Amino acid sequence: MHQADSVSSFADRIARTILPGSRSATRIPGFISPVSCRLCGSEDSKNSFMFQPVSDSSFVPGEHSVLKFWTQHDTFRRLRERNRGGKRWSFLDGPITANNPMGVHHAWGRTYKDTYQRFFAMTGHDQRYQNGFDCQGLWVEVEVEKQLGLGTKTAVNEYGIDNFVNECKRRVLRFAARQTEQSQRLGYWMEWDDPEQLRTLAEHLGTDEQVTFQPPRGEAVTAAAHQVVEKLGNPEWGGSYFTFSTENNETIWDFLKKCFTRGKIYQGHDVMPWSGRGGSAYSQMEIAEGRKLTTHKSVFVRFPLRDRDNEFLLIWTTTPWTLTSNVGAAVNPDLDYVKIKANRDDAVYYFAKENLNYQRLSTEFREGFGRPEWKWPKGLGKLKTIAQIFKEQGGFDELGVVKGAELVGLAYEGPFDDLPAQQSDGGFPVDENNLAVNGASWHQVIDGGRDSRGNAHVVAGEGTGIVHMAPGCGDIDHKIGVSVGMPVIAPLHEDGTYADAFGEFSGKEAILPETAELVFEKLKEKGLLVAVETYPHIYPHCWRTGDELVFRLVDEWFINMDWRDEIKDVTREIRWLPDSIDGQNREVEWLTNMGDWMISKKRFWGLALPIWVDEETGDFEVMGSLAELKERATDGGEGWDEFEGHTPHRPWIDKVRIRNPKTGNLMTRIEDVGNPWLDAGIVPFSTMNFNERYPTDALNWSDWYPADLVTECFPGQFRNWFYSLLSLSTMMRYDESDARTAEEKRPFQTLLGHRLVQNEEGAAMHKSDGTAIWFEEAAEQLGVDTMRWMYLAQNPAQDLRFGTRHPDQPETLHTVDGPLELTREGVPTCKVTSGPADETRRQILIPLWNCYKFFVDYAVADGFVPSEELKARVSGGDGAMGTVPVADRPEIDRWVLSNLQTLIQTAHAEFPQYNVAGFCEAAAGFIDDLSNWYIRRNRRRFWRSKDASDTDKTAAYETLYEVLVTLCRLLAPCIPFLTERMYQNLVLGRDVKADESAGELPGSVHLCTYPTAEEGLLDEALNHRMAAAQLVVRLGHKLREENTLRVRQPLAELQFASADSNTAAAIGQLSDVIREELNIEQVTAQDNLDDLVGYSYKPNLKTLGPRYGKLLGVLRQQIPELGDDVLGPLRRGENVSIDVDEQTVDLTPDDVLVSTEQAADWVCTDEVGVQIAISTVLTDDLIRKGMSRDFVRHVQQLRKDGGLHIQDRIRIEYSSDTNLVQAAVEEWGDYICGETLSDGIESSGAVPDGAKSVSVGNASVTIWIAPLQ
RNA sequence: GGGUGUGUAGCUCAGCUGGUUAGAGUGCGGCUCUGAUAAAGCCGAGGUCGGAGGUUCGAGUCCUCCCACACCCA
Repeated sequence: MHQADSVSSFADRIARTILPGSRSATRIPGFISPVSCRLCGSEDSKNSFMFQPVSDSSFVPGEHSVLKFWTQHDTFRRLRERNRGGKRWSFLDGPITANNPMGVHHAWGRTYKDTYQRFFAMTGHDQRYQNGFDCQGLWVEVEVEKQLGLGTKTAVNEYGIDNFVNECKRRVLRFAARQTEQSQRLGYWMEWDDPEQLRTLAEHLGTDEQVTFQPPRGEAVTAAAHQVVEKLGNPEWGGSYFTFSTENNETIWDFLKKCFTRGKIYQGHDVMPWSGRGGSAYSQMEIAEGRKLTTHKSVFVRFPLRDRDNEFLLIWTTTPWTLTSNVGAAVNPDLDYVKIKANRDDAVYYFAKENLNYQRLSTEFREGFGRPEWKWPKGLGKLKTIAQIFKEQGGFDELGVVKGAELVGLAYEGPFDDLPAQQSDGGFPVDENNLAVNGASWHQVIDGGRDSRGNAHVVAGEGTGIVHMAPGCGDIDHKIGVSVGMPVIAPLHEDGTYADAFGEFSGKEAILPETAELVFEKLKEKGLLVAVETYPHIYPHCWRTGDELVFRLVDEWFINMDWRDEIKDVTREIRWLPDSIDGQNREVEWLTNMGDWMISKKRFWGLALPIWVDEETGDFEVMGSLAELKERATDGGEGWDEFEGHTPHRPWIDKVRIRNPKTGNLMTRIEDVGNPWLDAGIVPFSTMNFNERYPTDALNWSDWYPADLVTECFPGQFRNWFYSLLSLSTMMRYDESDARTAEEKRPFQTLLGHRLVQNEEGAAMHKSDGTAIWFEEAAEQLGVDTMRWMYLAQNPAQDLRFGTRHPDQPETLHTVDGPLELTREGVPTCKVTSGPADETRRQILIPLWNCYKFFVDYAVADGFVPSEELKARVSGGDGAMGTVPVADRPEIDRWVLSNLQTLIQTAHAEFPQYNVAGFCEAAAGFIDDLSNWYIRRNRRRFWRSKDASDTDKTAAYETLYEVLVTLCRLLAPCIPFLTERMYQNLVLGRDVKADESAGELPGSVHLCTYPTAEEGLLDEALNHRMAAAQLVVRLGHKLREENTLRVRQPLAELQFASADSNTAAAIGQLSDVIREELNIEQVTAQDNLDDLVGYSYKPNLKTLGPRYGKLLGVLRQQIPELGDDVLGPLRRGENVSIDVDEQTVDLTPDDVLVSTEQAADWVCTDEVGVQIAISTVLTDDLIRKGMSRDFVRHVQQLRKDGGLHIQDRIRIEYSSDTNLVQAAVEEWGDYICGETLSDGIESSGAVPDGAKSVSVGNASVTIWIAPLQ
């Protein structure tokens, strides 16, 4: 080794620094002896500083320590105080449903939220840090019903709505507490309420006991629990906002009042999926849960055409009970309808031609219904075609074909026109606006029409192409029916039984099979039944009772959304990220196509819609605030006193009545509760003191509106939260003059969406089958920093394949509060594995930790102490760059510092663009360069013996120190735990468990400012030079590999050339690096490598194609054949003309691509304009030198295998009958001994048992070692 | 049924306005290097670029049709 003279061997160095008694006690500037310092107990801060020794990384226990550290040192509060009054950055949290514990799918978005908040905190921004909990709505009710064993609406009423609503509040508070704790474990810094206090409030709800509550800000309050709960999150108290708060509900009232004032609120009807037993309407979400494969008796029925003798429409339905309410029949006018005559009774039928021989459900018969468990029911045969049915009944003749259009307008007789409901003018129940018609008189064929996108509603296929329409029993039927003026016949009571006007059917339950049988019986009596069959299909069921759902006409309340264009304008003022999902267009498209907003829900727990109705006239009014309600209730109304002191929820609010100024009647609140998206959509106003019901010095709305950022999981939210935010804000900011711009109405400026978390195979994770990973399972097994990096580095436009839960492998979690085998909900905690997490740890966290450990290990051994100035500087304050001026540091130091500045610039470019993934990618690259290039290449600088004048060594320490601490600050928003541990030791010399004061330096990495790039340290040219050297090294390794020249074998020479003089110079300057990395004696620059290599040429199609077109085929073949004699001038920048196919082709240097081929004794390669050649000639000198390196390597392996400590000394013996080995040992013995901490090396014939035979060069050698005492 | 998007190596994904032998990471096989590292470096195998037509000197890329999947809407 050419360096052996200037650098003492590694082993010698270690022996001297670590072995007791071998350390020099001499004080050297910048290096102190920690031992002597401990002994003297110096008060001098300079002397008392020392790094704590670093052991293994122990990420998860380390995170626990950091959590305690933050609590103990009140770090978050200090951060907020430091930034108070600074420039603002406004984040608006989308409320998380406080109904279940958090899973890893929630943690993705929360990691973004925390990371961006931390970045903007480190850049000095004042923030609100308010988390939100979504509290009201069906899902809470559902879980509470399960918990209380209440299956039906009646059961809830019996239990008591007040008790039920209190139970809902309790559940929300408990899960808010739970999610708070989980979020804290994630490192999510928010102004949290104390979880135990939330639980205490939950326990006391529904009692009159006084509870004392200490909010995050301000004085403690003592009051009844529900009076505290309704004010949670208010501007004076701080803490998370809860959408059940009175402020939130009241601000929605404000919104609805504005809608009402603009005439946008109306009552309408909707046909909803309904559970008779449950007594309530079902949402789409619930229906999706309850879909099941079932069979129904479906029926073919004939409707006699009026004024035609013995002619019928053939219709088909799977819900016979709806035939009682038939009003119309729809056809597709463009479709062909066949006309057949049945031989049995000469009846003529019309139905879609295509259906005559249509094999209904033939695919499902073979393949099932789309899920593995949905196979064709056993014992059920294939369905018959309609032709088959008629053949079985005596045969038929085809009479011809008519267009659907010819059927439109034909009148027919309904199957149940004898029922009073059919004869009721205005339909049933009577619609005052439609008194001229009744069901029996209306029956006629209509055009089924098309949906909003132009598709026909009626198609041939499963049915008959003629659709029986019962606008009181079906969603589409209702829409179409209303549009053509059909009377509506709604047969069912809330409990799913027929109303009185249905004759024999009255009181019968619609879904019972007996009811269907009764229908068939009646049809048979009337001669209308054609056929009955068993028909399998997917049908919605009540997921609670398992009963089939029916469709039922219900009254609902709507917002007319005819102001959608205003919302679209606001949408266009917002930046939607990530770009690739085109969120703005998605939202605009949704806004274009959405219908009116149905805001009512027939439930118990939720926003009390502030609509009061005069039952007699149908007049209604909307109250815009509790104050307005109080005024009206106390001025002629009633019930205020009963209500006062309660939250504006059912049942309490229902007591309040107001008087209709027009009629003098008392008006009653509608029983419905509100759509929960209203709750979440109002928060830009309700949580920020928009109505100034709290002092503005606590929170001033206009300071924080609009938010700079919202970020949520986007699938679904374009029509949920994003939609409600935009709509509510647009309306809230509307004024009569409409003077505000769309920009002034936007609730947030940027939206960052991200996709879903999936399991490792890319499948959805479900709570029901145990594949959903609870947050703490992942946190305590994978580590939170690891998870955070996974989330942050992921492309938000793609699903994150997180990992896999193994429900069959219970796992004890070691949490900050001790071992855990069950979650708080009593679910066993299970093993979680994650390839991506392992990869993140292996590639990012462990290398980072080892860089840190490397530094500290040697700094401790060497007694290196950073100066106060340097510590102040790297922690973000004023201070000097260390004792060695940067200009005096070696090029590689300046290179790593320069790269660091580039990384800082990347951070400042990416964070404000909300592209943290871009920063993570750059940071990962930097960590790799730091570990595998900077530290690896510089190890020996840290090993060198102490020497006061060794500025090169001091430069190494100071450089690595600066890089590590700066890197901590850069990464702190992303991996707050690991960076805190590193920072505490590097800057403050303390363990996170220790309790020393931080002095004047920031006491936490999170109290540091975010680094800013220093132009003076940035050297683009140097970055370029190092990149060139790395390229040559890579090419060199490639040549060695391709030619089986192992790296331990030194080679004589590498020659390089580059057309670019800068690159050539760069490589020349870094030839030492290249020599060492490639183990090559000499690196020589050349103008060209023409003597060593041959050249081959290929046409550049990109430049020649446009010029020579069809000639390209010939050029492609001929140019390589011309060779260097003809084309050589191109390499020197000259032009060449050639004749091809009797055409002259002018070639410029750009028109060809040149590559190299190798000559004898040299191997060569090239890439991006750099050529290198390596001499392959091995002299005996080189071979002996290579052998010595092999020798060292084998001895080191023996030391390791023998379990020797680094400082143990040994003696080496070997046996070989090859003279070359003897010669090599003689020549390089000192080197071998120095490298292996050996006192001697001897040849011996007495080979001990088990001695290892190894290859040294081409020779076989047996080597054994003996430790010395 | 309609809309949008996706389809490239075993897996996850890049491939800009068309250009030569289609790349990266990971996994696999091999070699090298190794006393901070759980690493690192290099080489290799692995592709009918979903299918079929078309435009072009030239198509993963542009056009048409079809297929599969995902999401949204109905």
